Amino acid sequence: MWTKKRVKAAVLFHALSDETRLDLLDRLKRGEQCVCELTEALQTGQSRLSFHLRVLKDAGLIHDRPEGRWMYYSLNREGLENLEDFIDELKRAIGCSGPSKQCE
Amino acid sequence: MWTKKRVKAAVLFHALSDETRLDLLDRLKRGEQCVCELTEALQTGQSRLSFHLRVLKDAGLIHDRPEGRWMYYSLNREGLENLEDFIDELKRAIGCSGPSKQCE
DNA sequence: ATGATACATCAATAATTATTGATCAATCAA
DNA sequence: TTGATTGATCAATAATTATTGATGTATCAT
Repeated sequence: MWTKKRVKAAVLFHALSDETRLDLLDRLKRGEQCVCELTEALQTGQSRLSFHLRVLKDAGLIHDRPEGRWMYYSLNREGLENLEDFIDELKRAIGCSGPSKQCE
Repeated sequence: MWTKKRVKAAVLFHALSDETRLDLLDRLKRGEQCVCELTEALQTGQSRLSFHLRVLKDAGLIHDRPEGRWMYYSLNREGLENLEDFIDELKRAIGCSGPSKQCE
């Protein structure tokens, strides 16, 4: 894994490294929702959620769609697929890296 | 995803959210290595790596095996499998959460 | 025993992230 | 137009993480 890919992976994982953000993703599994719905659901401040939604968006994990005065957020297929790639790479290494095992 | 699971996921993802730690995991894909080898490879301070190795270990992503005055680190199958579970759960949600789609 | 090596841990500091309470722009309803 | 609502963003602060250098504990070679 070269540097550039690693930077991207770190950003992705960082976005996933927070309980509030995992909670948000969980909610979005049910389909897109606006900030006000999420704020109501998580019972927390709006600016706090905006902050976390931005982190998720910057990482490519969610997508936003403005409509009127609402902003609807939803899971972003691409971001999640990216994530999957990173995991697969690690997974592939599991089989050959236990104690005293060598690969290639 | 309930709270307890989410906490664990956050810890796992946090461990993966740092370039140095991703670099370490990358090295360990080739098989177990001692701290001195990793320090030489990454060209950085020993206490710095000990810190990051501890984060990875606490997250269950790597395993350590003392031998003489060396400490050998290697990937931990379990931790990686845990990780996979979390990803799968997210992945499963991809198909039904795009804009204006609803699940269940 | 002495000295060197491998590594963990600690304390101090630096850097990064998160939270909170404004404020602002845009949209909409009356 | 006025006033209310949605949500982004900003500044200040708090909290968490990372880095560095120092110290301490084993282990090993001599």
